Amino acid sequence: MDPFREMVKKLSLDEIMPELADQISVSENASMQSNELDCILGTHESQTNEKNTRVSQPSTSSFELLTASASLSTPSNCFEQQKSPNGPSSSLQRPKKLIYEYEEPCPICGDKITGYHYGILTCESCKGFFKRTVQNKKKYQCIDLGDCVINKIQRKRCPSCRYQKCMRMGMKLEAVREDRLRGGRNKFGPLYKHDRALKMQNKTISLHPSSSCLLTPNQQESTSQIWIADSAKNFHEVRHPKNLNNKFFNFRSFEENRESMRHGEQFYNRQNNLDYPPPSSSRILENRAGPPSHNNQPWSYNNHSGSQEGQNHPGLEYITALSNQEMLKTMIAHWIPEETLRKDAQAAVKDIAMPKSFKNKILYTMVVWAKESIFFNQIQTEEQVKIIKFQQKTIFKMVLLRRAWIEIMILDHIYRQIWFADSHNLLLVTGRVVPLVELYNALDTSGTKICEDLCDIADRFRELQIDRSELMCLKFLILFSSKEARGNSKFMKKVHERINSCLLEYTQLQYPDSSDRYVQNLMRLPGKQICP
DNA sequence: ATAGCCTTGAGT
DNA sequence: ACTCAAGGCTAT
Ligand SMILES: [Zn+2]
Ligand SMILES: [Zn+2]
Repeated sequence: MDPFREMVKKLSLDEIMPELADQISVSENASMQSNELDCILGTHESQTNEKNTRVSQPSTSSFELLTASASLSTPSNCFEQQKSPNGPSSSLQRPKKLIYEYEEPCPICGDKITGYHYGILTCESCKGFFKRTVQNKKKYQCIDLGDCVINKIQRKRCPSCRYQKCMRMGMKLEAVREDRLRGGRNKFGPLYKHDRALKMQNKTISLHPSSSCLLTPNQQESTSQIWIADSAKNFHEVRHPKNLNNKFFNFRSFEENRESMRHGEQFYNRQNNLDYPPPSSSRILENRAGPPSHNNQPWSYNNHSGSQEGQNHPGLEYITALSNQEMLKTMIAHWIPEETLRKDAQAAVKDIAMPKSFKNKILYTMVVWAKESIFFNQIQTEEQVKIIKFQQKTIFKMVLLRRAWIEIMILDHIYRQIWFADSHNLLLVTGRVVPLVELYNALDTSGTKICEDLCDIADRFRELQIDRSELMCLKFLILFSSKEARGNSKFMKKVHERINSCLLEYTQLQYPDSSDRYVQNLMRLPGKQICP
């Protein structure tokens, strides 16, 4: 039984599975409820939090923490006083009235806000841009990946991405008048008033240090964007005046790309023991051999969540983490090409029952990771977000993940062994540390063989001491290296290019002494599928 | 095509 | 009468 199929079944998505399983290319005739799909791979971030609980996930807080801290780092300057309303009457009476102009930057481009325009506070240029676009029904096409940086300097460069950002930030099409009537008020008047009141309240509250700051809806939506844009601005303009990646990335810096790819990493790593455990963990494993303690990086590992049911048998647990026929086949075909597939190995693993809850958990976290990843959200994201297109896109995502999850899991396994285990012990995805000897005793010969093979693979990476950023890049490379992904036009090629450049630049920056580290990384990946 | 400035006019 | 967001105009 295919775990992926079970996963989907559990989420009551059976009706789409026939297409999912058979579809080599992106499905052409999709007809199902898109809201169901949303709960796994939806593009609407807002829905994930509530629906995730269906798969019994205790903590979804990492993203919230991210956005929360990001919002605190937004520029909170006070009382800048400039710009008098240019009436002839406002000469010098009423210094009180002009105290606060809009202090925040335009959420689209960062320019100075001139008031509410089409639903939100924007600058004058974005107002005009939105008006022109909607009035003239313009259709843009991004020449890159659809995630161009929009700021004051480059907002002219990609109208497509600018318009998308306008919509993302909440500009309203209905506020552009069909009849071009001038003046007067529209139905958004009350909204503006309410928002203004909210902002005012915030301001007065934030003057008192004790009280917490409420965010207006507009700010909440935009925090992550601002956060990304801010870091990008700093890195790009201060550290990378002439960035190598310009021609690939449309003036995205490496750091920015990496930050983009990191979406979803926190949750995923934590759930799969690729990261330090949550602070709430009470279960600490004492008897494990000392992990490589990196003072500069928070990777020290402590065991947690070993309380899953039905996992007291080390062999079973090991197989749980790495088992089923498909995985075996993939592993042997891609990672150990010189080996021939052993039928008895397949059979041995096949008969072992897997604790379903645990298997689902792995898949679930991986789905979340993929869903949050930046590239997935850009697949075929063009102007017309037709429902059919959306469904195709969603199916395509799942096809990609279906092809790649086994290898990604193997890579994660390898990473765990490198950093959190030694040559005599294995760290399983459950967080349990098992001595190899014990494992070999619990497994039959074929299982032992598999285990040994995996250890050999891990050793290849161990020499490199591959770090977490590299791991992330490699996982993305695998994810987008399947036959299906490669076949999907130049877009996928660009994604591939971007990931490669990201890895290259990272290795050069982080390991300037080993000039071929980039190649060393790629060489350790399985098969010819990765390299172009 | 862009963006700064100008003109309108319903709601208050 | 005043406000201020909507559309219009026009140099770049
Ligand atoms: Zn703007
Ligand atoms: Zn673009």
